[in-house]
Amino acid sequence: MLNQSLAAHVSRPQWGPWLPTGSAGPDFLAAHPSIVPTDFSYGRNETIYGEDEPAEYVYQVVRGAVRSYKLLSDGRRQIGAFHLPGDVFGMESGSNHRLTAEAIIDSAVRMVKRSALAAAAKSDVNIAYALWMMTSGDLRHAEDHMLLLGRKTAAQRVATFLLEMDRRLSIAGMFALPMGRGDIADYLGLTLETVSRTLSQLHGEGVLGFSGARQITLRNRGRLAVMDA
Amino acid sequence: MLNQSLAAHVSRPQWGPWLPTGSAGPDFLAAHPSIVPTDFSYGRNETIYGEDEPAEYVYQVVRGAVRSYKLLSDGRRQIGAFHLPGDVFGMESGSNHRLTAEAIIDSAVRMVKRSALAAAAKSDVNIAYALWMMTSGDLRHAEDHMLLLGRKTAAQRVATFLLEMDRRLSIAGMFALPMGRGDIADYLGLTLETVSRTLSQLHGEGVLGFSGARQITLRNRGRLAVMDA
DNA sequence: CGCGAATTTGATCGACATCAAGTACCGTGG
DNA sequence: CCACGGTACTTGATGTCGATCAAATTCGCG
Repeated sequence: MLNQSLAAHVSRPQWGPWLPTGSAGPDFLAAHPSIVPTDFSYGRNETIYGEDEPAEYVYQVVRGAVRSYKLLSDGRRQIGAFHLPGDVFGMESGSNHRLTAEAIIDSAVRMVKRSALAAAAKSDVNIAYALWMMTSGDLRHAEDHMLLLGRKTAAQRVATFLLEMDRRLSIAGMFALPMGRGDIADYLGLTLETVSRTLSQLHGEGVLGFSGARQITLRNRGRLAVMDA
Repeated sequence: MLNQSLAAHVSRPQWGPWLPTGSAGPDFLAAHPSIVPTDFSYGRNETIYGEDEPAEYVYQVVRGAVRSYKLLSDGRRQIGAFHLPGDVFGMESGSNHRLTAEAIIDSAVRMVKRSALAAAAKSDVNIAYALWMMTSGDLRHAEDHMLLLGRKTAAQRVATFLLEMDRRLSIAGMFALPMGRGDIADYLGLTLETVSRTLSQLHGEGVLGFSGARQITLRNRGRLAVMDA
């Protein structure tokens, strides 16, 4: 599993002060004896579940990348989150999914029945607490993203995105984006042209380097952090 | 407590199929014998807690209205939610608040120590589950609001806002907004002028009626619902 | 190498922001 | 009850950032 040494972030299971560390962890979805995970694979752009569908399973990304989004009736799309290896997604407290999830690239997931997790949560306070912590992590991300979508400029949005991806998937100071410009745009509430222009400008300023459109090296994180503020 | 008969919504404690109805409820913050609530009042525009402050208490609005927001360094503000009577706010899973909370008008709250709630959650699976459900309700609202902020037009944002306020605080088909145009703008990611113009246009089209700038009667909810889609 | 898709870049447009007055609302005090 | 003053709201004129429309160019896979 990737990135276990990075700072905790959205939907990566997190364990607070109350809970004995190690009682559960990255293998959260198999943390309880009654919960038996299943592995499954999805191809590029394949739908994992649709908005408003019954939430039968909860998922953890094993390999690849997933986008969760909502659509307006005319096709405008808002991606709420990208799910990367280790992240749990599709965990609803209600009976239906509230967003659509699709594999961005060929991806492998581990899934458990939501009903099994629900039953475990009912009897095991540690599981219930863990579910709360994960949902709370997702809420934190959504709160930050509301500020971005409501009030940040295009340049600030892109800077925030680059810092988020750097934190979540950089290895040896560089990272390969699994998603295209269109997905980035729909995550940031911009158009793909604006994302492309902004990245080009940052490249021109020497803030980042490209090795192909999706392989990025940040050369000036401080500059991005200042822009973002 | 107001609006108990309305459809459940954000941060109003909700009880799913697992939990015996009535084991807790609107008086959530006193649901456990070890939890002793305190009542307190705040004047108009008074700060209840600041972003990044230690989260000592969890609050429930008894009377009045509260806004929760984040700021950028240059003062741009994004209001993430309005809290109305019955709503719980300030419940963090971490140790610090992630938004600032202020009374919009003179307001009364009931508060309990977060540590007491945490302790109760640790030993009582129903409390732990209830915390998860409330956080999950907040997440649902945030997911909807990301779509609004990232992709809806100004007219759609205002329509969504009107329908939300109608659902949450209308009595006899009308409602009195506790917040001003500036707060609405910072909730919807617009300027107060755009909010005002959009409301004026809807008024001109007969979709809504005013009795003073903040007393609103919706005359065509269907039209608003269509706009919103 | 070649081809379709993804990305970049350019030109123009438009929705909403900004700047700037007016007007209405409402709590206060006479 | 009414006059007053300050704040909130509305309305108008203009500006601008990012969207849209439209080609190039590059990428990456077979």
